[in-house]
Amino acid sequence: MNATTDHATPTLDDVAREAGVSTATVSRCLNTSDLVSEKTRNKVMSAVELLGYTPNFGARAMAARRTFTIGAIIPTMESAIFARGLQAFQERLHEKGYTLLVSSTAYRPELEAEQIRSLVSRGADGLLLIGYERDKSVYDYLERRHFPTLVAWAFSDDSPLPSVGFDNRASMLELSNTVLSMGHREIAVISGIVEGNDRAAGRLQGIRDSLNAHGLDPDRAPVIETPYEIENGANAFEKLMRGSRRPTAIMCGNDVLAVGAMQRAREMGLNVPNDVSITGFDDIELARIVTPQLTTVHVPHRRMGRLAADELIRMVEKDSLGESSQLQSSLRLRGSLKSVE
Amino acid sequence: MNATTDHATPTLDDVAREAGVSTATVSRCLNTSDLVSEKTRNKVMSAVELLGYTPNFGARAMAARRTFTIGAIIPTMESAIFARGLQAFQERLHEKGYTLLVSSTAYRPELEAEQIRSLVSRGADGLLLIGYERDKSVYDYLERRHFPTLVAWAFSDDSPLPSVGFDNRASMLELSNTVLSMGHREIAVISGIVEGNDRAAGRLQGIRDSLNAHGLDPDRAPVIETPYEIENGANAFEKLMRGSRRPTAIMCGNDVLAVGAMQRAREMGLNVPNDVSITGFDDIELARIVTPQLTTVHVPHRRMGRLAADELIRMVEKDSLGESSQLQSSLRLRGSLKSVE
DNA sequence: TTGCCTAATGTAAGCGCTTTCATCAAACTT
DNA sequence: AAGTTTGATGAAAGCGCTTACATTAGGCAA
Repeated sequence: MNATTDHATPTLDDVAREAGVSTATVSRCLNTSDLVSEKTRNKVMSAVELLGYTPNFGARAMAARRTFTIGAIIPTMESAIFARGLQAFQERLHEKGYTLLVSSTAYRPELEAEQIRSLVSRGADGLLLIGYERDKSVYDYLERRHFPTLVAWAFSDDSPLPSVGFDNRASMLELSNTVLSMGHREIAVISGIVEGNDRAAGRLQGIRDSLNAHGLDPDRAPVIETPYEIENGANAFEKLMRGSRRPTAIMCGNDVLAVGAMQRAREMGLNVPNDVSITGFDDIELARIVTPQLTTVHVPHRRMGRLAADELIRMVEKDSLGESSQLQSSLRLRGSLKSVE
Repeated sequence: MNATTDHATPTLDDVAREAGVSTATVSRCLNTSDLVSEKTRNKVMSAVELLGYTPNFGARAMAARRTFTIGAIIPTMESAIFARGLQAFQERLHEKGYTLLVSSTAYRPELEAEQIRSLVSRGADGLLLIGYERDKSVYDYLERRHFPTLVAWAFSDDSPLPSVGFDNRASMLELSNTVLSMGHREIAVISGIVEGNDRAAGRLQGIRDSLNAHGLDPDRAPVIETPYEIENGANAFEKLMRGSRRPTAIMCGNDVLAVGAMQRAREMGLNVPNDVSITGFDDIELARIVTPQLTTVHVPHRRMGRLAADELIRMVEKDSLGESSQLQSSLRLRGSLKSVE
């Protein structure tokens, strides 16, 4: 049984034998091809072709101690929240010859450590994480290995890792100021789960700070914390609207919750924004699909993704510690928010 | 410099030394722990803990020739089309101790071959692909290695691989029959790109067959082929509505295109369904978020995902050829479609 | 007691690659 | 003509793991 009819996966050895050269030469052809004469290269390449050879990633990683793979761990793949930024991240990585491996914690922060280990063990050269709030043991693990890691979607001075992101608190504060300046006084909040999620916490704090600055008691505003899913936004909305003090504006921790709220409003026969104003955060595509369109905070996701890729690659290749950069968000005032009469 | 302060990643050897046993014993602890006495196991586990050891995936894959990893290649991660099914696929894999690696072709079928190679080289034990239309060379590559591969999201007798899916043509035909039975005669179609995409082709064919069966000339219905993105659906809608023969119903190849169409309708001041009916396909979450809600074809994505996982694992573990199964879709009649007066 | 079986562990051979170092021939120097 | 580069290739070590096989020490039957 010769190599061509053999069903086993062809190896470098098979190629070398077929081409009549050593494995070193084949390897050089595939990696640093300028070290090989053209004649030999052609021979080798035809052998590769003929056998349908594909290098074994594990073996390569082990020998080269490099994988040109970057890992990213995000809270969810289901909603579009991270899609745009991650897409840009991925594209930029690809341009620079890297592959992206993504995994999701499904908003269960306790799974993150496991996923980090998995990505590290798969040989990722660097890691992108979302937000900076996590167990110290995770930071220890990464630190011990000098593992190049970057935080995105958040920016804060107390992050133990370099970060590329924006100030969630300040962004939400700006939106909240606008809502208040339009005359709203009865504000309610549908927030994401704050525990283990610095972004959600920051956004909520932004609203509270804004209320405070306007001389309102932040504790008077009802807050419902709930996972980031449409259905949860809907339920929270209903609960808030059936409460004793009916809000004139409901500020949501992200667009997904806001869209859920709008959906339930429609089901309850309430008009947005005439009966109640609703705001979101993130400015995902959905925000312009719903009727009326959603007032929200726009975050330059694509730019963030690209910046993160550049910085992370720099950390990997230059063995540098990495630098943080802060991005600015901006308001998108649309139909779902209107002034109080 | 001892192992604990050393910055290098700890290896099996380090653990073995720390625990005072051989590497074989450590390996057995980590894999087939019942072969090791409890006393030894405890010693080893503390060493693992102490050193923060994580096995090297590549080395493990190479030695064991198994990775408990399944690869999936989907056309897009951005829209929600594959999210639900893939999520279910993933969950079931996880239950059975497998990890999912996903990559996307961004609807460029020519990238698929490369991604397959990448997943194979990363040691995937099996592969999930979407649809069966692809270059013969790809099938050859997989066949030569006896590589366990399953097709999903489509079902057809001419698939060279076992498949778990539904009949796109028949499903769309059913919807189209309904549209026609409601009196529509001027039908237009916004289809996905048919080339290299059997699902899109099947759906389009379903509409044509339905028109034919109703004694209408399928070539009279204007068809626009465009990539599956909201914006494209919007543009196609506008073009169709500005055409000479204005349609009373526009059938879209999927929900994303349909939502784009609805969005543009609103921008153009047209009322759906009074001025024009619109239908989709897939029944993604979005279909019930838009106003009015979208008439579409519901596909049991979650069940498909679970079935695919079960079958693929069977193929991997039993070295079996795999069996196909066909699922039934069903219509969801909602506000975006109404009868012609 | 002797012999055999079993359970627990160790030894060492790879798995498929990359890369250092050595080799060798051809092409220049002077 | 002899020595020196240079460019192309090969030999072989080793990356971190699993596992077949060898070894050892108890336990038990006879």
